[in-house]
Amino acid sequence: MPAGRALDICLKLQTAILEHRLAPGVKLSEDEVGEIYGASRTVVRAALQALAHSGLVTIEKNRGAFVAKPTIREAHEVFQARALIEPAVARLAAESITEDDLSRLHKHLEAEHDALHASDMGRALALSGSFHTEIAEIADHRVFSSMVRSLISRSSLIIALYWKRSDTACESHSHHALLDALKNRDCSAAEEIQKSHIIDLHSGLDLKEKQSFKSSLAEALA
Amino acid sequence: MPAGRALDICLKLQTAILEHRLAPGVKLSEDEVGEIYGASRTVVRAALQALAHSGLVTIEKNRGAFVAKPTIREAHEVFQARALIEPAVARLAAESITEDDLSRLHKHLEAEHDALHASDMGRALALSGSFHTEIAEIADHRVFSSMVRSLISRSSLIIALYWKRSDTACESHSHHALLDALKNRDCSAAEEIQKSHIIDLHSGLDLKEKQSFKSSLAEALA
DNA sequence: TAATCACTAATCGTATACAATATATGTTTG
DNA sequence: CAAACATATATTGTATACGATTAGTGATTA
Repeated sequence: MPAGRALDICLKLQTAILEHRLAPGVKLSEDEVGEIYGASRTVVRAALQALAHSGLVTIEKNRGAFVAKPTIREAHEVFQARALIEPAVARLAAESITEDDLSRLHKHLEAEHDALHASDMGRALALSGSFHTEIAEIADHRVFSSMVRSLISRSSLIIALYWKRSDTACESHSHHALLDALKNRDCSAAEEIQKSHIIDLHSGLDLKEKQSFKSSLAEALA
Repeated sequence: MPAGRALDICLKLQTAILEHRLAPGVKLSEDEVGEIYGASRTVVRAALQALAHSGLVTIEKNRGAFVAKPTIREAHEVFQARALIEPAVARLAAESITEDDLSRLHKHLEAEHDALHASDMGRALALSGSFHTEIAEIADHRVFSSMVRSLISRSSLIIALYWKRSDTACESHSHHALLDALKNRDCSAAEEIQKSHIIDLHSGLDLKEKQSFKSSLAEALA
């Protein structure tokens, strides 16, 4: 959404975060980022503020920008929101999907498969997320689309922090099942599949409250 | 969401827009805004970009910032999204509302009433909108809260452009009905009331496609 | 006369410089 | 020796200055 140059930096930082190459909590110094991309602090600041607005980055006054570190509570909230919105979006997509869209989704799943077999987990995860945003694009609903984009981005951070399953959630059968439903223009099936897919993802997180790092450290040294 | 000083400007511009003192399409020059609030362009830019992100302002490259002018399509989308999200939020609110919240909502409705009788339509409309955001706050769900805030803001612009009913939608019975449902902790009633309220608002808009200004002007001169 | 071109004014995009604030280190003092 | 303080460094917040783009105006020409 920002201007040309800031958008580039925005996108590069975003994909770096979405591919889990930038861990939650990492500091994003303005000077450092600026030097890396050959830009001035002015444009870097715009990019960081944009990312802050989409929830990928938190900015603390007089302290700087950091890759966001969603709390357990926020994790619940994000997946609650996804469970409400994405099924509705999947239904809309099923109503208006074209052959072109279908083949694009098919190729997308192949790319996801390839990344998995190349053991490029970062890319696989990012693709797994962007599958959901593609559904939203197909639904052709800008408002829902931007909501889903934001939720998916934050989900990536949540997964980086709280994912517990070993099967890395990838190569999920759900995406294929959803694609089938869309092929058949079966609105209700698409909605239902997406809903249980999201609930399944939510249940794949380890969201039990743990003692904070500080106290556990103090305990460890006692 | 931005820093301290930019946030002030943000809020002031926002309430000005929400009270319909700034019409859709009005230009927001950086120099001008900066001079009004005694701030530098740097901070004004940050404020404008934040508003752009929340959809109240559009920024055109090398042309500047303008109060957003939602299209008919966006109007439909915003109210579709509200019809999905706000009923769910109302249900959440009914589940966790406190006596304190109830009295605050009561006072809110009184203020709305007062503004109406003082013929302060701008303020009345803004209050009518913030009633919805208060519900979201009560639901105590940050993710839904920020979504609702953004949707309500844009709704204000949509109403400025497309509202057709003469009764100005104010003093709506629905808000009182919702408050009653919340008083009784009746989740299903709250959800249902909110849903029909939003559908009602949507139907109060005049969203028929009209010929563009240009062609109608050309026709007028022919 | 109508259209095109050049020029001027105004506004935005970006870089840089300075001021304010936080963090870390080293010193002092009870 | 511990704790509080003071100083130094580094990073962000803000202002200002310069370059680039656009819009508007008036002159020129077919």
